[in-house]
Amino acid sequence: MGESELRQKNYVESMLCLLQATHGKVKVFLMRKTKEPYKGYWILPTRYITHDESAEESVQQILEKIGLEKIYFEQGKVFSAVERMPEDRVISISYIGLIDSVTAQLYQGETSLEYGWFDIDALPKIAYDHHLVIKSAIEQLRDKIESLDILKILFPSDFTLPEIQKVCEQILGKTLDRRNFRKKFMQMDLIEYTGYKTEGTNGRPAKLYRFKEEKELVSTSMF
Amino acid sequence: MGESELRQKNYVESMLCLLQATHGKVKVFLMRKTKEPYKGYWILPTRYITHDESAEESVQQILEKIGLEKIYFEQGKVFSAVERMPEDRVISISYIGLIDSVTAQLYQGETSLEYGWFDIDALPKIAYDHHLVIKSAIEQLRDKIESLDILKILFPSDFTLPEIQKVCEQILGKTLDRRNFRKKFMQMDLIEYTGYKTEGTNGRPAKLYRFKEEKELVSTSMF
DNA sequence: ACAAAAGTGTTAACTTTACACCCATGT
DNA sequence: ACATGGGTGTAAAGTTAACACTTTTGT
Repeated sequence: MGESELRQKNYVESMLCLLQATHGKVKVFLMRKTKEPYKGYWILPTRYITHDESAEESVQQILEKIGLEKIYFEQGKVFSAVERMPEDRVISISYIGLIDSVTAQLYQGETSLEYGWFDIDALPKIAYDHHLVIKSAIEQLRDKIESLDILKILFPSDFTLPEIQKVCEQILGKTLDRRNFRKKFMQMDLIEYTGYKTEGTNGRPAKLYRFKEEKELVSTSMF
Repeated sequence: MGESELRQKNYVESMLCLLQATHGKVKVFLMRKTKEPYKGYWILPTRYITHDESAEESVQQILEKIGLEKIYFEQGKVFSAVERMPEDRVISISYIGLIDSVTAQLYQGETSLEYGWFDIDALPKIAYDHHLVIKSAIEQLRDKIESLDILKILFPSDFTLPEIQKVCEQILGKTLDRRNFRKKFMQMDLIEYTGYKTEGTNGRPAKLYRFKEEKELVSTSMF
Protein backbone atom coordinates (compact mmCIF):
# COMPACT_ATOMS: atom_id res chain seq x y z
CA MET A 1 0.00 0.00 0.00
CA GLY A 2 1.29 3.40 -0.87
CA GLU A 3 4.08 1.63 -2.73
CA SER A 4 4.26 -0.72 -5.71
CA GLU A 5 0.66 -0.93 -6.82
CA LEU A 6 -1.84 -0.73 -9.61
CA ARG A 7 -2.01 2.82 -10.87
CA GLN A 8 -4.75 4.20 -13.01
CA LYS A 9 -5.32 7.82 -13.83
CA ASN A 10 -8.71 9.46 -13.59
CA TYR A 11 -10.36 12.60 -14.79
CA VAL A 12 -10.59 14.99 -11.87
CA GLU A 13 -12.53 18.21 -11.91
CA SER A 14 -13.12 21.03 -9.50
CA MET A 15 -16.70 22.10 -9.14
CA LEU A 16 -17.74 25.43 -7.71
CA CYS A 17 -20.91 26.03 -5.73
CA LEU A 18 -20.91 29.82 -5.73
CA LEU A 19 -23.42 31.43 -3.37
CA GLN A 20 -24.66 34.93 -2.79
CA ALA A 21 -27.52 36.45 -0.79
CA THR A 22 -29.88 39.02 -2.27
CA HIS A 23 -32.89 40.43 -0.47
CA GLY A 24 -32.70 37.75 2.16
CA LYS A 25 -32.54 34.91 -0.37
CA VAL A 26 -29.58 32.58 -0.79
CA LYS A 27 -28.76 32.06 -4.46
CA VAL A 28 -26.49 29.69 -6.33
CA PHE A 29 -24.72 30.33 -9.63
CA LEU A 30 -25.60 27.80 -12.34
CA MET A 31 -24.78 27.30 -16.01
CA ARG A 32 -26.93 25.71 -18.65
CA LYS A 33 -25.80 22.67 -20.58
CA THR A 34 -26.01 23.18 -24.32
CA LYS A 35 -25.08 19.63 -25.28
CA GLU A 36 -26.21 16.12 -24.53
CA PRO A 37 -26.27 14.49 -22.09
CA TYR A 38 -28.50 16.60 -19.87
CA LYS A 39 -28.92 19.23 -22.59
CA GLY A 40 -30.91 22.16 -21.20
CA TYR A 41 -30.30 21.12 -17.61
CA TRP A 42 -28.30 23.27 -15.22
CA ILE A 43 -24.92 22.51 -13.70
CA LEU A 44 -22.43 24.03 -11.33
CA PRO A 45 -19.40 25.45 -13.13
CA THR A 46 -16.65 22.83 -13.33
CA ARG A 47 -13.16 22.49 -14.74
CA TYR A 48 -10.86 19.56 -15.33
CA ILE A 49 -7.77 19.76 -13.20
CA THR A 50 -4.62 19.76 -15.32
CA HIS A 51 -1.21 18.40 -14.39
CA ASP A 52 0.20 21.76 -13.52
CA GLU A 53 -2.45 23.19 -11.22
CA SER A 54 -3.84 22.39 -7.79
CA ALA A 55 -7.56 22.00 -7.24
CA GLU A 56 -7.64 25.48 -5.72
CA GLU A 57 -5.86 26.97 -8.71
CA SER A 58 -8.40 25.26 -10.89
CA VAL A 59 -11.18 26.98 -8.92
CA GLN A 60 -9.41 30.30 -9.54
CA GLN A 61 -9.58 29.53 -13.24
CA ILE A 62 -13.31 28.91 -13.01
CA LEU A 63 -13.74 32.19 -11.19
CA GLU A 64 -11.74 34.06 -13.81
CA LYS A 65 -13.88 32.65 -16.56
CA ILE A 66 -16.98 33.83 -14.74
CA GLY A 67 -15.34 37.22 -14.40
CA LEU A 68 -14.54 37.14 -10.70
CA GLU A 69 -11.32 37.08 -8.76
CA LYS A 70 -10.10 36.66 -5.24
CA ILE A 71 -13.37 35.38 -3.94
CA TYR A 72 -13.58 33.49 -0.66
CA PHE A 73 -13.97 29.77 -1.16
CA GLU A 74 -13.44 26.62 0.83
CA GLN A 75 -13.32 22.93 0.11
CA GLY A 76 -16.49 20.86 0.12
CA LYS A 77 -17.05 17.17 -0.40
CA VAL A 78 -15.60 14.94 -3.09
CA PHE A 79 -18.05 13.12 -5.36
CA SER A 80 -16.60 9.98 -6.85
CA ALA A 81 -19.31 7.38 -7.42
CA VAL A 82 -18.28 5.48 -10.54
CA GLU A 83 -21.55 5.90 -12.42
CA ARG A 84 -22.35 9.47 -11.44
CA MET A 85 -21.72 10.80 -14.93
CA PRO A 86 -22.90 8.75 -17.89
CA GLU A 87 -20.10 9.72 -20.33
CA ASP A 88 -16.97 9.18 -18.33
CA ARG A 89 -15.74 8.42 -14.90
CA VAL A 90 -14.95 11.77 -13.29
CA ILE A 91 -13.96 12.52 -9.72
CA SER A 92 -15.32 15.92 -8.70
CA ILE A 93 -13.96 18.00 -5.86
CA SER A 94 -16.54 20.54 -4.76
CA TYR A 95 -15.78 24.02 -3.50
CA ILE A 96 -18.09 26.48 -1.83
CA GLY A 97 -17.61 30.08 -2.90
CA LEU A 98 -19.18 33.07 -1.20
CA ILE A 99 -19.66 36.49 -2.67
CA ASP A 100 -21.64 39.57 -1.74
CA SER A 101 -24.49 40.53 -4.00
CA VAL A 102 -23.01 43.85 -5.08
CA THR A 103 -19.80 42.27 -6.36
CA ALA A 104 -21.85 39.52 -7.98
CA GLN A 105 -23.88 42.03 -9.97
CA LEU A 106 -20.91 44.14 -10.90
CA TYR A 107 -19.27 41.31 -12.78
CA GLN A 108 -22.28 39.34 -13.77
CA GLY A 109 -24.78 41.77 -15.08
CA GLU A 110 -28.13 40.24 -15.84
CA THR A 111 -29.09 36.62 -15.81
CA SER A 112 -28.86 35.25 -19.35
CA LEU A 113 -29.94 32.06 -21.01
CA GLU A 114 -26.52 30.59 -20.42
CA TYR A 115 -26.06 31.16 -16.73
CA GLY A 116 -27.86 32.65 -13.77
CA TRP A 117 -28.46 32.92 -10.07
CA PHE A 118 -31.12 30.65 -8.61
CA ASP A 119 -32.82 30.73 -5.27
CA ILE A 120 -31.77 27.60 -3.42
CA ASP A 121 -35.42 26.96 -2.57
CA ALA A 122 -36.42 27.10 -6.24
CA LEU A 123 -33.78 25.38 -8.33
CA PRO A 124 -34.30 24.58 -12.02
CA LYS A 125 -33.70 21.06 -13.32
CA ILE A 126 -30.18 20.11 -12.37
CA ALA A 127 -27.88 17.73 -14.23
CA TYR A 128 -25.88 14.84 -12.76
CA ASP A 129 -25.70 14.78 -8.97
CA HIS A 130 -25.16 18.52 -8.70
CA HIS A 131 -28.27 18.98 -6.56
CA LEU A 132 -26.54 16.79 -3.97
CA VAL A 133 -23.48 18.97 -4.23
CA ILE A 134 -25.56 22.08 -3.54
CA LYS A 135 -27.31 20.39 -0.65
CA SER A 136 -24.02 19.33 0.86
CA ALA A 137 -22.62 22.85 0.44
CA ILE A 138 -25.54 24.32 2.38
CA GLU A 139 -25.08 21.74 5.12
CA GLN A 140 -21.43 22.65 5.38
CA LEU A 141 -22.33 26.31 5.65
CA ARG A 142 -24.86 25.52 8.35
CA ASP A 143 -22.11 24.20 10.57
CA LYS A 144 -19.98 27.24 9.83
CA ILE A 145 -22.47 30.05 10.07
CA GLU A 146 -22.04 30.09 13.82
CA SER A 147 -18.82 31.95 13.36
CA LEU A 148 -20.22 34.97 11.51
CA ASP A 149 -17.27 35.16 9.12
CA ILE A 150 -19.57 33.87 6.45
CA LEU A 151 -22.05 36.66 7.03
CA LYS A 152 -19.34 39.26 6.81
CA ILE A 153 -18.39 37.86 3.41
CA LEU A 154 -21.95 37.72 2.15
CA PHE A 155 -22.90 41.18 3.44
CA PRO A 156 -20.00 43.61 3.19
CA SER A 157 -22.11 46.47 1.88
CA ASP A 158 -25.30 47.85 3.36
CA PHE A 159 -27.80 45.34 4.57
CA THR A 160 -30.83 45.26 6.80
CA LEU A 161 -31.25 43.09 9.84
CA PRO A 162 -34.38 41.35 8.55
CA GLU A 163 -32.44 40.50 5.40
CA ILE A 164 -29.47 38.98 7.18
CA GLN A 165 -31.84 37.16 9.50
CA LYS A 166 -33.68 35.57 6.59
CA VAL A 167 -30.40 34.34 5.12
CA CYS A 168 -29.46 32.80 8.45
CA GLU A 169 -32.86 31.16 8.63
CA GLN A 170 -32.47 29.68 5.16
CA ILE A 171 -29.03 28.29 5.88
CA LEU A 172 -30.01 26.99 9.30
CA GLY A 173 -33.33 25.68 8.08
CA LYS A 174 -35.33 27.14 10.96
CA THR A 175 -36.94 30.42 11.95
CA LEU A 176 -35.43 32.70 14.54
CA ASP A 177 -37.00 35.15 16.96
CA ARG A 178 -36.60 38.68 15.61
CA ARG A 179 -35.93 40.36 18.92
CA ASN A 180 -33.42 37.79 20.11
CA PHE A 181 -31.65 37.85 16.78
CA ARG A 182 -31.25 41.63 16.79
CA LYS A 183 -30.19 41.67 20.39
CA LYS A 184 -27.42 39.15 19.90
CA PHE A 185 -26.29 40.70 16.66
CA MET A 186 -26.16 44.22 18.07
CA GLN A 187 -24.39 43.31 21.27
CA MET A 188 -21.56 41.84 19.23
CA ASP A 189 -20.81 45.37 18.21
CA LEU A 190 -19.65 44.34 14.74
CA ILE A 191 -22.02 46.43 12.69
CA GLU A 192 -22.99 50.09 12.53
CA TYR A 193 -25.98 52.04 11.28
CA THR A 194 -25.20 53.80 8.00
CA GLY A 195 -27.77 56.53 8.55
CA TYR A 196 -29.82 55.34 5.59
CA LYS A 197 -32.94 53.27 5.25
CA THR A 198 -34.52 51.13 2.59
CA GLU A 199 -36.94 52.94 0.30
CA GLY A 200 -39.97 51.99 -1.67
CA THR A 201 -40.67 48.76 0.15
CA ASN A 202 -43.91 47.60 1.61
CA GLY A 203 -44.22 48.40 5.27
CA ARG A 204 -41.88 50.35 7.46
CA PRO A 205 -38.42 51.00 5.94
CA ALA A 206 -35.55 49.05 7.46
CA LYS A 207 -32.34 50.62 8.73
CA LEU A 208 -29.26 49.89 6.64
CA TYR A 209 -26.17 48.60 8.42
CA ARG A 210 -22.60 47.81 7.47
CA PHE A 211 -19.91 45.76 9.16
CA LYS A 212 -17.40 47.94 10.98
CA GLU A 213 -14.19 48.01 8.99
CA GLU A 214 -11.67 47.71 11.79
CA LYS A 215 -13.33 44.97 13.79
CA GLU A 216 -11.58 41.65 13.76
CA LEU A 217 -13.92 38.71 13.80
CA VAL A 218 -12.77 36.92 16.92
CA SER A 219 -14.78 33.82 16.11
CA THR A 220 -17.81 35.13 17.92
CA SER A 221 -20.62 32.67 17.59
CA MET A 222 -24.34 33.02 17.29
CA PHE A 223 -27.20 30.48 17.68
CA MET B 1 -16.75 25.36 -18.92
CA GLY B 2 -17.98 21.94 -17.96
CA GLU B 3 -18.17 21.25 -21.70
CA SER B 4 -15.60 21.08 -24.50
CA GLU B 5 -12.35 21.60 -22.70
CA LEU B 6 -8.80 20.48 -22.09
CA ARG B 7 -8.89 17.16 -20.32
CA GLN B 8 -5.97 15.62 -18.55
CA LYS B 9 -6.08 12.63 -16.28
CA ASN B 10 -4.37 12.57 -12.90
CA TYR B 11 -3.34 10.00 -10.37
CA VAL B 12 -5.82 10.12 -7.51
CA GLU B 13 -5.38 8.30 -4.26
CA SER B 14 -7.40 7.90 -1.11
CA MET B 15 -5.46 8.38 2.08
CA LEU B 16 -6.67 7.13 5.43
CA CYS B 17 -5.97 8.82 8.73
CA LEU B 18 -7.07 6.06 11.08
CA LEU B 19 -7.36 7.05 14.73
CA GLN B 20 -7.91 5.22 17.97
CA ALA B 21 -7.72 6.16 21.64
CA THR B 22 -5.85 4.06 24.19
CA HIS B 23 -5.41 5.02 27.82
CA GLY B 24 -6.52 8.55 27.14
CA LYS B 25 -4.12 9.03 24.22
CA VAL B 26 -5.20 9.61 20.63
CA LYS B 27 -3.15 7.49 18.23
CA VAL B 28 -2.80 7.39 14.48
CA PHE B 29 -2.00 4.39 12.30
CA LEU B 30 1.14 4.82 10.19
CA MET B 31 3.16 2.69 7.79
CA ARG B 32 6.85 2.84 7.16
CA LYS B 33 8.23 3.57 3.72
CA THR B 34 10.71 0.93 2.60
CA LYS B 35 11.75 2.67 -0.63
CA GLU B 36 13.01 6.04 -1.73
CA PRO B 37 11.92 8.75 -1.68
CA TYR B 38 11.38 9.23 2.05
CA LYS B 39 12.72 5.75 2.83
CA GLY B 40 12.33 5.03 6.53
CA TYR B 41 9.80 7.83 6.99
CA TRP B 42 6.22 7.15 7.99
CA ILE B 43 3.10 7.66 5.90
CA LEU B 44 -0.63 7.27 6.17
CA PRO B 45 -1.92 4.26 4.27
CA THR B 46 -2.94 5.23 0.73
CA ARG B 47 -4.31 3.59 -2.39
CA TYR B 48 -4.65 4.71 -5.97
CA ILE B 49 -8.25 4.99 -7.02
CA THR B 50 -9.02 2.78 -9.99
CA HIS B 51 -11.60 3.34 -12.72
CA ASP B 52 -14.13 1.02 -11.20
CA GLU B 53 -14.22 2.17 -7.59
CA SER B 54 -15.32 5.26 -5.73
CA ALA B 55 -13.00 6.98 -3.26
CA GLU B 56 -14.97 5.38 -0.44
CA GLU B 57 -14.63 1.93 -1.95
CA SER B 58 -10.94 2.58 -2.23
CA VAL B 59 -10.83 3.34 1.50
CA GLN B 60 -12.59 0.02 2.13
CA GLN B 61 -9.78 -1.65 0.21
CA ILE B 62 -7.20 0.03 2.40
CA LEU B 63 -9.05 -1.13 5.48
CA GLU B 64 -9.22 -4.68 4.20
CA LYS B 65 -5.50 -4.73 3.60
CA ILE B 66 -4.92 -3.57 7.15
CA GLY B 67 -7.24 -6.32 8.31
CA LEU B 68 -10.23 -4.21 9.27
CA GLU B 69 -13.72 -3.92 7.90
CA LYS B 70 -16.81 -1.79 8.32
CA ILE B 71 -15.05 0.89 10.25
CA TYR B 72 -16.54 4.35 10.60
CA PHE B 73 -14.85 6.89 8.35
CA GLU B 74 -15.64 10.28 6.88
CA GLN B 75 -14.18 12.48 4.23
CA GLY B 76 -11.42 14.91 5.06
CA LYS B 77 -9.62 17.48 2.94
CA VAL B 78 -8.18 17.04 -0.53
CA PHE B 79 -4.46 17.67 -0.97
CA SER B 80 -3.57 18.62 -4.49
CA ALA B 81 -0.58 20.95 -4.55
CA VAL B 82 1.34 20.12 -7.72
CA GLU B 83 4.72 19.58 -6.07
CA ARG B 84 3.60 17.84 -2.92
CA MET B 85 5.09 14.52 -3.99
CA PRO B 86 8.46 14.54 -5.71
CA GLU B 87 7.87 11.51 -7.98
CA ASP B 88 4.55 12.22 -9.58
CA ARG B 89 1.64 14.54 -9.43
CA VAL B 90 -0.94 12.86 -7.20
CA ILE B 91 -4.21 14.24 -5.90
CA SER B 92 -4.93 12.77 -2.47
CA ILE B 93 -8.36 12.60 -0.89
CA SER B 94 -8.03 12.16 2.84
CA TYR B 95 -10.40 10.17 5.03
CA ILE B 96 -10.63 10.08 8.78
CA GLY B 97 -11.28 6.65 10.23
CA LEU B 98 -12.20 5.96 13.84
CA ILE B 99 -11.87 2.70 15.67
CA ASP B 100 -12.01 1.58 19.26
CA SER B 101 -8.81 0.32 20.80
CA VAL B 102 -10.07 -3.21 21.41
CA THR B 103 -10.99 -3.78 17.77
CA ALA B 104 -7.71 -2.17 16.76
CA GLN B 105 -5.71 -4.65 18.81
CA LEU B 106 -7.80 -7.61 17.74
CA TYR B 107 -6.88 -7.15 14.11
CA GLN B 108 -3.57 -5.45 14.46
CA GLY B 109 -1.67 -7.32 17.05
CA GLU B 110 1.57 -5.71 18.05
CA THR B 111 3.26 -2.77 16.49
CA SER B 112 5.88 -4.00 14.05
CA LEU B 113 8.67 -2.38 12.13
CA GLU B 114 6.37 -1.90 9.15
CA TYR B 115 3.42 -0.19 10.73
CA GLY B 116 2.26 1.04 14.09
CA TRP B 117 0.12 3.32 16.20
CA PHE B 118 1.63 6.64 17.19
CA ASP B 119 0.56 9.13 19.77
CA ILE B 120 -0.51 12.26 17.91
CA ASP B 121 1.62 14.31 20.30
CA ALA B 122 4.72 12.25 19.51
CA LEU B 123 4.79 11.46 15.81
CA PRO B 124 7.84 9.91 14.12
CA LYS B 125 9.30 11.50 11.00
CA ILE B 126 6.52 11.76 8.46
CA ALA B 127 6.87 11.68 4.68
CA TYR B 128 5.34 14.13 2.19
CA ASP B 129 2.71 16.46 3.63
CA HIS B 130 1.09 13.73 5.69
CA HIS B 131 1.67 15.62 8.94
CA LEU B 132 -0.60 18.31 7.52
CA VAL B 133 -3.17 15.67 6.72
CA ILE B 134 -3.10 14.43 10.30
CA LYS B 135 -3.33 17.96 11.64
CA SER B 136 -6.29 18.71 9.44
CA ALA B 137 -7.99 15.47 10.51
CA ILE B 138 -7.71 16.43 14.18
CA GLU B 139 -9.09 19.87 13.42
CA GLN B 140 -12.04 18.32 11.66
CA LEU B 141 -12.66 16.07 14.64
CA ARG B 142 -12.48 19.04 16.96
CA ASP B 143 -15.47 20.57 15.25
CA LYS B 144 -17.32 17.27 15.38
CA ILE B 145 -16.60 16.07 18.87
CA GLU B 146 -19.42 18.21 20.17
CA SER B 147 -21.84 15.61 18.95
CA LEU B 148 -20.51 12.69 20.99
CA ASP B 149 -20.99 10.20 18.14
CA ILE B 150 -17.25 10.19 17.78
CA LEU B 151 -16.75 9.24 21.39
CA LYS B 152 -19.20 6.39 21.11
CA ILE B 153 -17.17 5.05 18.18
CA LEU B 154 -13.85 5.42 19.96
CA PHE B 155 -15.06 3.97 23.26
CA PRO B 156 -17.58 1.19 22.74
CA SER B 157 -16.08 -1.09 25.35
CA ASP B 158 -15.28 -0.26 28.94
CA PHE B 159 -13.66 3.06 29.58
CA THR B 160 -13.06 5.37 32.48
CA LEU B 161 -14.20 8.96 32.67
CA PRO B 162 -10.68 10.36 33.15
CA GLU B 163 -9.63 8.47 30.02
CA ILE B 164 -12.43 9.81 27.83
CA GLN B 165 -11.85 13.26 29.26
CA LYS B 166 -8.17 13.16 28.30
CA VAL B 167 -9.07 12.21 24.75
CA CYS B 168 -11.50 15.10 24.55
CA GLU B 169 -8.83 17.42 25.87
CA GLN B 170 -6.34 16.25 23.28
CA ILE B 171 -8.77 16.70 20.43
CA LEU B 172 -10.02 20.04 21.70
CA GLY B 173 -6.56 21.24 22.61
CA LYS B 174 -7.55 22.52 26.04
CA THR B 175 -8.06 21.21 29.55
CA LEU B 176 -11.50 20.68 31.01
CA ASP B 177 -12.78 20.82 34.57
CA ARG B 178 -13.17 17.31 35.93
CA ARG B 179 -16.35 17.91 37.87
CA ASN B 180 -18.10 19.78 35.10
CA PHE B 181 -17.07 17.18 32.57
CA ARG B 182 -18.46 14.31 34.64
CA LYS B 183 -21.62 16.19 35.44
CA LYS B 184 -22.43 16.90 31.82
CA PHE B 185 -21.48 13.45 30.69
CA MET B 186 -23.54 11.71 33.34
CA GLN B 187 -26.63 13.80 32.91
CA MET B 188 -26.77 12.78 29.27
CA ASP B 189 -27.60 9.33 30.55
CA LEU B 190 -25.78 7.63 27.68
CA ILE B 191 -23.37 5.54 29.71
CA GLU B 192 -23.66 3.07 32.56
CA TYR B 193 -21.35 1.75 35.25
CA THR B 194 -20.20 -1.78 34.46
CA GLY B 195 -19.61 -2.65 38.11
CA TYR B 196 -15.89 -3.03 37.51
CA LYS B 197 -12.93 -0.79 38.20
CA THR B 198 -9.44 -0.41 36.85
CA GLU B 199 -6.80 -2.41 38.67
CA GLY B 200 -3.12 -2.04 39.29
CA THR B 201 -2.95 1.64 38.51
CA ASN B 202 -1.42 4.37 40.55
CA GLY B 203 -3.90 6.12 42.79
CA ARG B 204 -7.53 5.31 43.32
CA PRO B 205 -9.03 2.88 40.76
CA ALA B 206 -11.41 4.40 38.25
CA LYS B 207 -14.90 3.10 37.57
CA LEU B 208 -15.37 1.44 34.20
CA TYR B 209 -18.31 2.56 32.07
CA ARG B 210 -19.86 1.50 28.81
CA PHE B 211 -22.26 3.25 26.44
CA LYS B 212 -25.81 2.03 26.86
CA GLU B 213 -26.70 -0.20 23.95
CA GLU B 214 -30.23 0.98 23.25
CA LYS B 215 -29.62 4.70 23.50
CA GLU B 216 -29.86 6.61 20.26
CA LEU B 217 -27.41 9.48 20.05
CA VAL B 218 -29.75 12.37 19.42
CA SER B 219 -26.94 14.73 18.55
CA THR B 220 -26.51 15.79 22.12
CA SER B 221 -23.65 18.23 22.35
CA MET B 222 -20.99 18.87 24.93
CA PHE B 223 -18.57 21.78 25.45
C1' DA C 1 -57.73 53.90 7.40
C1' DC C 2 -55.58 49.91 6.60
C1' DA C 3 -52.09 46.55 5.39
C1' DA C 4 -47.31 45.34 5.67
C1' DA C 5 -43.03 44.85 7.58
C1' DA C 6 -39.65 46.94 11.14
C1' DG C 7 -38.45 48.11 15.62
C1' DT C 8 -38.21 47.50 20.66
C1' DG C 9 -37.51 45.18 26.68
C1' DT C 10 -38.34 42.20 30.28
C1' DT C 11 -38.49 38.00 32.71
C1' DA C 12 -37.98 33.07 33.70
C1' DA C 13 -35.52 28.91 32.61
C1' DC C 14 -31.49 26.99 31.68
C1' DT C 15 -26.52 26.47 31.05
C1' DT C 16 -21.97 27.36 32.16
C1' DT C 17 -18.20 28.27 35.07
C1' DA C 18 -15.53 28.36 39.10
C1' DC C 19 -14.00 26.28 42.93
C1' DA C 20 -11.79 22.56 47.37
C1' DC C 21 -11.99 18.62 49.83
C1' DC C 22 -12.24 13.65 50.68
C1' DC C 23 -11.47 8.72 48.96
C1' DA C 24 -9.32 4.32 47.39
C1' DT C 25 -5.50 2.20 46.06
C1' DG C 26 -0.10 1.08 45.54
C1' DT C 27 4.43 1.59 47.49
C1' DA D 1 2.35 7.31 56.12
C1' DC D 2 2.51 9.21 51.93
C1' DA D 3 1.97 9.86 47.05
C1' DT D 4 -1.11 9.37 43.19
C1' DG D 5 -4.99 9.94 40.72
C1' DG D 6 -10.38 9.42 41.20
C1' DG D 7 -14.72 10.95 42.88
C1' DT D 8 -18.09 14.42 44.50
C1' DG D 9 -21.76 19.40 45.15
C1' DT D 10 -22.98 24.10 45.26
C1' DA D 11 -23.59 28.84 44.14
C1' DA D 12 -22.93 32.91 41.09
C1' DA D 13 -22.73 34.54 36.42
C1' DG D 14 -24.03 34.33 31.97
C1' DT D 15 -26.87 32.85 28.20
C1' DT D 16 -30.94 31.55 25.90
C1' DA D 17 -35.84 31.45 25.05
C1' DA D 18 -40.34 33.08 25.20
C1' DC D 19 -43.37 36.58 24.65
C1' DA D 20 -46.88 41.43 22.42
C1' DC D 21 -47.28 45.91 21.27
C1' DT D 22 -45.90 50.20 18.77
C1' DT D 23 -43.81 52.60 14.63
C1' DT D 24 -43.18 53.89 9.89
C1' DT D 25 -44.07 53.64 5.49
C1' DG D 26 -47.09 52.70 0.87
C1' DT D 27 -51.64 52.24 -1.06
